[in-house]
Amino acid sequence: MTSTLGGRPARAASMLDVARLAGVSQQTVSRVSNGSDAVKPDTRERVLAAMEELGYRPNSAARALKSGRFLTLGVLMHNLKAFGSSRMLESIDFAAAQRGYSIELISIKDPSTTEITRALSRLDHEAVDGIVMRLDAEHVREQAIDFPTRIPTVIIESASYSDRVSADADQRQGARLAVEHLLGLGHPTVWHVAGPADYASAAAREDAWRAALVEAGRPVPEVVRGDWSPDSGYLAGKRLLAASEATAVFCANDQMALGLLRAFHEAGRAVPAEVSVVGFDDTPEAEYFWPPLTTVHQDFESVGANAVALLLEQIEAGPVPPGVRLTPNHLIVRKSTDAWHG
Amino acid sequence: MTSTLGGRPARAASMLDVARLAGVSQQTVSRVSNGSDAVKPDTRERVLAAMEELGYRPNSAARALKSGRFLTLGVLMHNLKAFGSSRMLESIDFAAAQRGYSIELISIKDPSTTEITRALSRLDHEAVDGIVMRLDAEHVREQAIDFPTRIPTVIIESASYSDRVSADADQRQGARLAVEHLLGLGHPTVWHVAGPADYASAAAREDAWRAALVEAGRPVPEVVRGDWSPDSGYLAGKRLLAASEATAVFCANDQMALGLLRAFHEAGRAVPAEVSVVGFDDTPEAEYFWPPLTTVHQDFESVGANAVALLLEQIEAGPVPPGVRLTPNHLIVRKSTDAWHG
DNA sequence: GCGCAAACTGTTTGCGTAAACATTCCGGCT
DNA sequence: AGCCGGAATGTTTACGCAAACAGTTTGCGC
Repeated sequence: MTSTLGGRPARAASMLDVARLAGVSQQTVSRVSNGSDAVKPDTRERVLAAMEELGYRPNSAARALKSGRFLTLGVLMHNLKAFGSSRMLESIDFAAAQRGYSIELISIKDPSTTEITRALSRLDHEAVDGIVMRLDAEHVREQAIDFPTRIPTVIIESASYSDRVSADADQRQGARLAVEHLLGLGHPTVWHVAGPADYASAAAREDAWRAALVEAGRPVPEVVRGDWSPDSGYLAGKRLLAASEATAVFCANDQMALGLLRAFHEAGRAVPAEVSVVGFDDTPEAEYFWPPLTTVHQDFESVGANAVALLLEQIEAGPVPPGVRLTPNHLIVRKSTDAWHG
Repeated sequence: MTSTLGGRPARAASMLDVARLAGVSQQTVSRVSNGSDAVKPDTRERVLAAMEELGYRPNSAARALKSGRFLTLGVLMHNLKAFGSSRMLESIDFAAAQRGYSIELISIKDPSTTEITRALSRLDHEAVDGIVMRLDAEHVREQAIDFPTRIPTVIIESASYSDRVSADADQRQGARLAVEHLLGLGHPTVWHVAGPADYASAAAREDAWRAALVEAGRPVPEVVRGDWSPDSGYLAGKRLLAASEATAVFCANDQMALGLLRAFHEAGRAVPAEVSVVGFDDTPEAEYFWPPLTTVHQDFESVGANAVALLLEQIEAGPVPPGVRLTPNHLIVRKSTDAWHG
């Protein structure tokens, strides 16, 4: 009766429809659909043909209901348009797809505890097998987050949550790379344009910067704080110009470095002849800044892949000991840094 | 027997568990859960208390199986790390969340027809009520895409697919804005650094650029083609320098403008004194380029919101006439353009 | 040819939910 | 009191799939 011709069928074909057309039982269709069990080749052929004809697609809701598995990973992120986030998201999606998992995305505007709890609870009754959350804002940690208990979770953030499973780029090592590069160039010390105080990654970079200076026995200049934006970098640049003694600046991200460069240009302070500048992230634009920016490259792909690997291990094999899986960064030397002969 | 104390329960509580605890039927729990039907206030109280105690979360797989609705939108994108994509994704996610929908993300590396068809078929049997796809690469259109038939779909792309429902920023109007701005400044004509030929948005911008020049009776210089990357902009800049007659350049995106600016810097060609440059996109960095970039701002938020609105209308109300919902762009004048006195 | 594994296929059941239908309860009316 | 009607709640059923189990066929050795 209801053939395919003359428009789309009202409802999608189910296994039963396929079974009837192929002259087998619904269960046999299920077996063919899942590839696994032994089905006689010509039966399989008939079933596949029937599937083809009816345009059969397995109903994932039913499958999930039966099996309790969704083959979906929840991803919780804030500030998606930031370079790091989208890069990370892409790599998470790719890693998940390779293992047959889909991504359910929840992005939050403002990383407050209530927002996050709301999002987590939403993911909790959404259909996901595990959650990757990238949380960076520190004030979140002051109050307890209501982590899901039934669903494995991986956090992308290294500084805190040491009692949980997490993955991140090695912020401290990266910052150290920057400082040591500048010190190695002969600069007496290194100024720092930090990210917002309530960001864990910003705090880690700042901390490592300070530690590296102290270790080398250098004076530690006062931190200039930004908010990741080019604008705040611009302001920081102006303040540094006023102080007028900086010969080397390490910016906590490339965008702030960009703003800083603009401030220096406007003031006629030559980079790198008079001041060296190092960024953090290695955005695609950094190479084309003026001058091309020396910066710390973060391997977001690897971090995302690690996070997914840790999550899938929990989902498919069971609990994993808490701890952080760190990905090392490396320094990309371009034209914004030069030797200093005090 | 199995109380909450002493660790998490093995399985999540179902409506039946709640019903037993509250001393009502499963159906009554369902009624409370869906808010709708009339339930006596104190019964409702008891049920809510039981839900609370058991940490009950509705099982979305079961709900979807029963209702045939998933409250999930599939989003298909390529090149997630591009500025426009992530911005769009964020706005789509936000618009969807406002209406109670979740986002299932599928990103593809290389927008070939087979890749896209694969992704679509995946979404087709994934649990989604509708699909938003952002497809830009033109070669995709040469072969037919196997669009889902059972699931409403909205395309973010304006130039093609006029027989489908789509939303986009008005590429042509945006390009026109750029050209007319430069012509208004007294430039005899405007050079163009175009995006890759197989991108619909690039083609539209190029087309509108040409049309605007022709309309104004100006000579149409040869197009310099890039691939969106800063690197290609840099190369384009070098080629333009060799030709050595350009006084005004319209770049098809900000990244290429960035590369172009670097090429001009290196050659000592002053911007905007000797050459004016206009970009497209208005990335957050553009304001801090050197000089700050005059550019066409794209309202990605609005495009994403439109796409979701069109999709939800189809899902909840039924078919929508094909056509494109365009969002106008506007010009942000900064320091990279100046009057020309030939 | 018989019997017995092994290979294949069919039947039953239940996952958690919500629509449809059935039942009970209760106050107000004659 | 008896009855009616609507509100409140309970019971049955089916959504599509896959596990568990049961049944049937096939091939092979004797």
